[in-house]
Amino acid sequence: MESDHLDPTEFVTGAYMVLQKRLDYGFNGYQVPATPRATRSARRRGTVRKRIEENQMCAFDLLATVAGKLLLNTESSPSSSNTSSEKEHCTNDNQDCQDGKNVLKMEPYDQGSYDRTSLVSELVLQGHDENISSKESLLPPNDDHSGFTSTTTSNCSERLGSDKLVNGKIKSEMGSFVSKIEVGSSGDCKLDGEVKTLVNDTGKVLTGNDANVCSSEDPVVWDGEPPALVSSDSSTKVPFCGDHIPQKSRPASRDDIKVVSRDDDENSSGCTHPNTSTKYFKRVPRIGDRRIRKILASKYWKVSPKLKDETFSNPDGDIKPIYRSRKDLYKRQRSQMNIPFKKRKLFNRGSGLKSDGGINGDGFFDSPEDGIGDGPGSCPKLRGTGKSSSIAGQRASFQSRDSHVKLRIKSFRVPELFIEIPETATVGSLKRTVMEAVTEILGGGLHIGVLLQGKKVRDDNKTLLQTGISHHNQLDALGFTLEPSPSQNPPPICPGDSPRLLPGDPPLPLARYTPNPTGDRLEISDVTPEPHAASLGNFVESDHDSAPSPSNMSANKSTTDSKALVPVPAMSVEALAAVPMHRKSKRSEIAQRRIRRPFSVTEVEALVLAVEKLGTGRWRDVKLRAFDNAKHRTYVDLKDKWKTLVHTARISPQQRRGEPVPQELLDRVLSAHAYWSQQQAKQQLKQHHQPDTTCLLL
DNA sequence: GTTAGGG
DNA sequence: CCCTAAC
Repeated sequence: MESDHLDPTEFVTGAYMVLQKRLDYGFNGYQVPATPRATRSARRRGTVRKRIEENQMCAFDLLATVAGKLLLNTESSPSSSNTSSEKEHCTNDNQDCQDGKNVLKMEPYDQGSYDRTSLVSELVLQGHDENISSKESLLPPNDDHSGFTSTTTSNCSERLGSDKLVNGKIKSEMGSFVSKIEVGSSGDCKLDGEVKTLVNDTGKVLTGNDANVCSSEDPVVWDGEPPALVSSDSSTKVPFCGDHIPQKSRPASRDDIKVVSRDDDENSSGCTHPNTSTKYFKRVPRIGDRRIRKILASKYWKVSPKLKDETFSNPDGDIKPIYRSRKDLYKRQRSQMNIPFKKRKLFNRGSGLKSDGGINGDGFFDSPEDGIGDGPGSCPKLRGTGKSSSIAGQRASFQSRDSHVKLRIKSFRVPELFIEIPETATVGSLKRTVMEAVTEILGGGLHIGVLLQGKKVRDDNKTLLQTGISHHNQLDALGFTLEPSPSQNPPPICPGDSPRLLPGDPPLPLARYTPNPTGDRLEISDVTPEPHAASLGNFVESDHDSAPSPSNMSANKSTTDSKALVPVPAMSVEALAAVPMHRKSKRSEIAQRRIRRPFSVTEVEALVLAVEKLGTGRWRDVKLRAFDNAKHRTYVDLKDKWKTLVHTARISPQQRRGEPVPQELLDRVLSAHAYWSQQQAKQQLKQHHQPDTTCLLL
């Protein structure tokens, strides 16, 4: 099942960026491919750099760049799975290493063989806001850190300092992310983040206008955290709010394109606007981040398989694990990522908090598409390039040859999101549910769609110039969208809920989150199990379909956008055809872990009472007697609770956690336990002796 | 389907 | 709480 995800043959090439999503609880075990690691490392530094030929950048490249950017933003920390080799690397390093189990190894980018699939080849430490950065910079600003600037292998030490950042960044980002999502019946969800893409030939630095960036338009949404900046500039500092990472300078090379992602730490919010919902965000992000981490790892793996090989001298070391038996993987996962694992599961349960009785969650939030206010990339802003004065904004007079296009992606539109949750669920659970849904979408395979003048740009092979995306053009018309991968994430169909689905429509990017009434399952159904080819065919045919739901249409602007979306470029199609992806998600089959519901004192009392009466071997009876109405308490739960109660009663009060249970009850527990244990022993003795005696007698 | 016990 | 063996 999940092992499918590990299939090495599942390469995604070209713009067909598949963000592998790890939905399967219980099996998070994607091995982190070498490439992913490198990528992650890069992310940590906050900058990713890619070398490409100027003006030769084709739509595909652009897509790849953007996709990479997106990933950077979402990724929070290193994936949990690591290979032994990595560990060795980190041995000396304490937390950093642990935290980022996987250390990235950066290899010099091979110019000669530029591989599109190699989304991220080099990492560059991102510049930060001088004002802010100074306080927390771990490294001397501008100092050339081999780790940061060079493409050499990074080790744990390099990451010192960046880890923190990463975490912080993620948190805030995730928070923003969540807040931004709109839940509507047919709407699209927009992932608002600003992605600045600067492609410029000068090789100069593009400053992400820090202050601007931080306080950028959507303070609330992003917390002043624009995701990324792509610039050709190599050594410039990009000031960012809350950026702790010291900037790295490196030799500027005009051919390089950098993707700089801003890292903000939790405090960064202060930089921009007070975040009222900080509290919430802080919590969620943690989980989300871990999940994403994994997801990203797999994504990268898919994206740049080649890179992987090149990067690692001993691919086997890293790769082998991938072929391990599922069992092994599973175990590894469990042991290594125990906590995250659990958390993930918990989170997936959309409605953890439904009232006891209210199991039927009839009410659900239908996610209406939200009209997306501003089209993605609607406002490409050009940051003055500090150094590259030559390029004065978009209007640079340069000819296409050396011209770079500077893009600023303010937001991505996220495919339709469906959420169903019981009315009794708490707002918190709703948030988590939405978060999960979004995460699923993001992780489940995305395509970046490019819209120009409301039209989707299909040909990935065309250069930007040919396409009309040039620095002197109106970049306002340029938009990006996140699109689910047709084959991979077949949109679940919600019976009746999604009127918008028209027959013949291609699979909508619809993810439906339905915390089951039974409450324990979150399910994203795959409607289209068909082979890739089929999906693609379908997909290709309907350009507009992948477009967000009709409801979107209502929104003037969005309408065009949606229609224009082109999920999978022709090229991608070919690639896919060549290398079909085998992954069929089976997540629907996977049950979610039930939410934890601590026993209340009242419940404990009831349990004790029942056990006192019935004994410890009749849990079903106990259940019927004392917890018949508590649907969520199974007899196994009661048995387990009794077990823990006994344990609790035996340990010192200081060691007890959770809601304190009255000592009186605990005493009763012990006595009852002792009593029934004795009874049980007697019974056994009887049984043992009786047969003997009977035998003997006979 | 229940129990019991390890995880 | 989950998972499984054993019944």
